[in-house]
Amino acid sequence: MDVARAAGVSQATVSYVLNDRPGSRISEETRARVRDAAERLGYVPHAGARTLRTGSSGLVLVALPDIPQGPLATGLIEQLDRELGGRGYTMVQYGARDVKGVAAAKAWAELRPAAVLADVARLTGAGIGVLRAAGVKAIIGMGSKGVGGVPSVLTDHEGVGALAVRHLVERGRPEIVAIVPREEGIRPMGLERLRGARSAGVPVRAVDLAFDEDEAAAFVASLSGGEGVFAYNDDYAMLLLAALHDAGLGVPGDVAVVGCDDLPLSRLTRPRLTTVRPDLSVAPASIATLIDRLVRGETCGDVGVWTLQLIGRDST
Amino acid sequence: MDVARAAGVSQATVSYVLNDRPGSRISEETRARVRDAAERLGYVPHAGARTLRTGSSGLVLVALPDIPQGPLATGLIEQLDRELGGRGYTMVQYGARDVKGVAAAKAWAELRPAAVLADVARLTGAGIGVLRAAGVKAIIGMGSKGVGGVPSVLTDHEGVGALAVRHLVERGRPEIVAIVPREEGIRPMGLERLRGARSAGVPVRAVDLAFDEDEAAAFVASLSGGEGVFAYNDDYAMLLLAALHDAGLGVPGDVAVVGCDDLPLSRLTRPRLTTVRPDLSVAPASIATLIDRLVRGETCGDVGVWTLQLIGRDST
DNA sequence: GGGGGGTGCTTATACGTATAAGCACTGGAT
DNA sequence: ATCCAGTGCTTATACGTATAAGCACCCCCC
Repeated sequence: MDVARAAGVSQATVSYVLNDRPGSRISEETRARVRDAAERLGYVPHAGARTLRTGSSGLVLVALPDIPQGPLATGLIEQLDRELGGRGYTMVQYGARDVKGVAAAKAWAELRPAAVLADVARLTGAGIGVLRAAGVKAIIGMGSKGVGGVPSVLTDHEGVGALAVRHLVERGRPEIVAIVPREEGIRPMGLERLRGARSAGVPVRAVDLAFDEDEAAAFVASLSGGEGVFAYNDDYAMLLLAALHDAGLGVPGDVAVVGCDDLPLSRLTRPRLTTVRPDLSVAPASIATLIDRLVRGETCGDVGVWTLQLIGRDST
Repeated sequence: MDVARAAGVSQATVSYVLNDRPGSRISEETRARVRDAAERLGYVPHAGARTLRTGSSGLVLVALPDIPQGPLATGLIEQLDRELGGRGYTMVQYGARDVKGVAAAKAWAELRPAAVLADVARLTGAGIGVLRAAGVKAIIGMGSKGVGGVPSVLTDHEGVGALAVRHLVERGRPEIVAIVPREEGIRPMGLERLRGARSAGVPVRAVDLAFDEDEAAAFVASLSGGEGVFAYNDDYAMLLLAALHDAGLGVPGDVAVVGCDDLPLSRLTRPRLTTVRPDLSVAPASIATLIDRLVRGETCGDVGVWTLQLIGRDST
């Protein structure tokens, strides 16, 4: 290769120097010459060739779930990127959101990543087999329940519902309504949150709702007053607040509303929105550690992605 | 390789069959045997090895700008992914958001992508040189102004300001205030939008603002009434609507407000928010075409990423 | 029956890398 | 003088792929 030629040494020497492999006996003078040549020529290692030779890459492939990402998920991914970078990995996000199962696994496997972090909805048993066969060391699911045979990063949606409902009951609202969004991608999480809401020990009326002002108005018209509504998340909560305002119902006087996510915008509603805040601050480090362990061949169990906290504001 | 062994043919035959290279003379019977073996063994090609051999990959690397991504940008990336997938490319998003210039270029170049689509803030002349030297065929900037020597995808921030201010003037607000956000990542765009606002021919007062309720309250207290405020985007517009509400000022009676982005949530404010909607619907296809052309060695000019439309609602 | 032109494959090679193995010195210790 | 143990390198190889080049066979034509 040309760095070798420029430095007047063999290609092997270049490799020893640039990776400064412990135990290799290259004089400091030669090292300097090699490093200088590499710098001058703008040498960049070829990740593919390295992967081919060593049989493993430092690539971590993150296959996002196919729902619109809010600031929470975006921040998590960003911090995870930092954590992985600090451990010598290269994180990359892979889209192709409508592909799943074996087809998705094959696409991911082509890049021969060291790790794949994928939405459980896109990971099937056969897909995991494909990844394993391609030498992917760490396969990790992301979702509310694990997928067979691989460790998962678990999102506790039931806890959201339970916490919200407990709060509403504490605030004197024995009559609970839980919104279940009708949108394709998030509906399963809505059902999990509903299950959690129902685990709190009080009867919960479930209401399907699209993110639509007319539907929200119709729902609001069905309220008799006095209910506590768990709105799935802050977006739906803001939809409801608008509909309640239009209907002339007072919040929290007539109806109490609690959301989830603690979006920056949710502080701007009048009344200010009570919400369940998922704390994702430890997740990046724990996911990165999980990946690192699996790549090193250790076995690991599931990790939780968040802890939940109720932020009481003016809507309950 | 083992597919070859399983099918009882040479590795070259496998390659000819699986890529069905035109002009290769392999019997249909052998082809079937090879394909069957590949299927049975769950064969997945090794992208790195292919890149090594052919000297070019089908990888398109997208290096996101380091600002929190809203639904607009997310949707654009998602659609671009689809477009590129349809043309045989593999799109991947690369984070490491705090790195720029040569360091970033080296990190990107390791993957030997066919194309790099990067925020202009992270592309420097030296960085472009590194990418070129590593054989990246298509280097494309993203931002409000081009970067030397490479085609760019241009976001017309000045147009946003100009359109918003023209609308405010039409609605009878000769006294204009433009908010310039103080947040690190978006401030440059705020300044561009301000410049556009000032190009409309009326005097514009610029106000620096952090995304903070107290600052917003202080700003609102400084208003004399009658102003038209261009709030940079819908988030800031919602911040202002809350502050105006708290101060007892009527919208649009006392103050008119216009945002930008047409966020789903911006329809839920009362009054409903007037906003500038960037139409990104043609961008994915045109960016994909641009990439494809550059990879094929053609030369191309800049493309615009959006057209702007004013959505008049109740806040102006 | 000998040549010519398909047809259906195989053999060989290079891409850039990491690393095992080897090789030429040098400087003691025997 | 001989051997041994470093020291500082080089040579050779394999990873999985694409593809040029070659080779054996068959069929047809003169």
